[in-house]
Amino acid sequence: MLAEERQLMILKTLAVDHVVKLKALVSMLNASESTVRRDLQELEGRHLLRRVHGGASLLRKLNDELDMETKTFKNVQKKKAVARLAATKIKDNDCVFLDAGTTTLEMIPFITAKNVTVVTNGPAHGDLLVRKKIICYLLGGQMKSTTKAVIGSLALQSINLFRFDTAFIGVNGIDPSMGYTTPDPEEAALKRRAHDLAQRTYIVSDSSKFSEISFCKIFDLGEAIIITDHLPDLDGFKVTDKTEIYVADQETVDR
Amino acid sequence: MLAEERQLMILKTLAVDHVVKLKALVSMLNASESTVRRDLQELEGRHLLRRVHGGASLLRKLNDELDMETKTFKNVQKKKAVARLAATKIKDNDCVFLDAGTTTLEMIPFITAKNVTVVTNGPAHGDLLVRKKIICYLLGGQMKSTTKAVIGSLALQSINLFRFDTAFIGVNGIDPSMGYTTPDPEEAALKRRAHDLAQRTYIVSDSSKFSEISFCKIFDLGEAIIITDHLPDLDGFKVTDKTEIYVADQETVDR
DNA sequence: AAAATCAATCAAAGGATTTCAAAATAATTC
DNA sequence: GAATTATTTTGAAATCCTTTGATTGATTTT
Repeated sequence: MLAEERQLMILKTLAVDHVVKLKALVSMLNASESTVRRDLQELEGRHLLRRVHGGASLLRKLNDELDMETKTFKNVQKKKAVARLAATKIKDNDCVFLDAGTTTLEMIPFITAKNVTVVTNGPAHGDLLVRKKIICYLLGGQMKSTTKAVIGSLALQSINLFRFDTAFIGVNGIDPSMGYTTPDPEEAALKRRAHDLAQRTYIVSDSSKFSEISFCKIFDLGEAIIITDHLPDLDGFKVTDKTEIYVADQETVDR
Repeated sequence: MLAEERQLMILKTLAVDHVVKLKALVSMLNASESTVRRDLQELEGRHLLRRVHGGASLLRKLNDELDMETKTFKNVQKKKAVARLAATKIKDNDCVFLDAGTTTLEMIPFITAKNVTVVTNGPAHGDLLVRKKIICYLLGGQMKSTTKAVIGSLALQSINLFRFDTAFIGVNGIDPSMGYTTPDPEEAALKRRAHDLAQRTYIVSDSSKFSEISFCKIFDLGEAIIITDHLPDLDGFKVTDKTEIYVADQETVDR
């Protein structure tokens, strides 16, 4: 059987069942485990499915709750470690900008500083913040369906009313030559503006973003301080300028 | 069974029953207690459910918001009936303003019109709307801790950028002489502005608000159309002017 | 205080990667 | 057009990593 036939059958099976076990594919296709694995690898590379432990699953699930990001338990732990360290950078009486996104969301439970004022473009963030009795301003604008972030011209306009001691920004790619990048131009514009309005900018990001490059540039590497869970691999990632990097210790995260 | 299948089943069970016992999941999934615990742990980490002693429960924003007020079964039914009727007033291609509040929140699942654009000052509303793939603009401003509504000068300023076919507004008091009233002056100002910017204004309110008077006046009775679950008692409530009132039929609400 | 539930730990099973040699296919040469 | 060589694809084995279920002792609930 040709490789193409196999892969087509895999996709058809997935279209029907939404998930499929590796063993099932092996017996269905009369191919060796290795071959099927390689097929899955290739299809994942083409973004046609998602590999999971023991098999593969459709990217878009009927239940779209699960598909937002492939987040293993480990990843969640990492994010929490980063979030916890980032939260300690907020000092009493600070005015901070909190970018929308999961890592910045995780920061909120760890905020201990008093009399803090937060501006955010993430409605979920606002929700958590007011529960913690933290003064919170939400930016206005269009809600993006995928990331649930507020973006657009209205957001850009309303953020101008503020000045920040510190801005915490999430990104999708960190690269020495391309700087910080993210897929959506509107989001990039807002992040950039937040950075311009802040005295200090922290990039909060798990280490998987190193050497990734996304569509839109936000600003250069040296313009912000990185908070991450792991030092970047120095082979593919050469920090020539004096970019500051804080590394979170995952072991000490309890909550 | 793959981990993902298990977790999806857990979420589906929760969606139906709202709570689920650990033991029930163990026997349903044919997995060990440890495994189910780990699944719950992970799903909680991703903010997809809340773990409680003995099992897990749904973390619906709706649930949280509702239990502030008395949410007896009757009251919920009443609100849903009002919300359902109100939602039918939204027509294809409308631009509507949705006030923050529980009744307007309940409207969202009942919206069937196509190509609707919604502006709201309730972050929770925005969340639900984008899930329904409805275009949604969130007003900027300070988040009020009690009602989770966005208010203040920034909100007043950013709402001016819009014009509405229809505005749906919640109130705390409805009285023939005092008109519509609400406790917070900032919220009142925003509701008034929304009304001014709209061609038609509906007041969505359960019947308990009749003859109640709250601190701040929003506008006069005749300026809007009331949607409620029950006609006001005519002794204490004399509708002298030609105020329009729609009364919802609670019997026919199923969902 | 007793019963139930939970968190932490650990060994075993199952799954994933890597590596290497054997087939199969394609390309080249005579 | 056959023989030979190069390239790609495949399968099997060794090693590494993840997931799982059982057990323990600590917490919580009644």
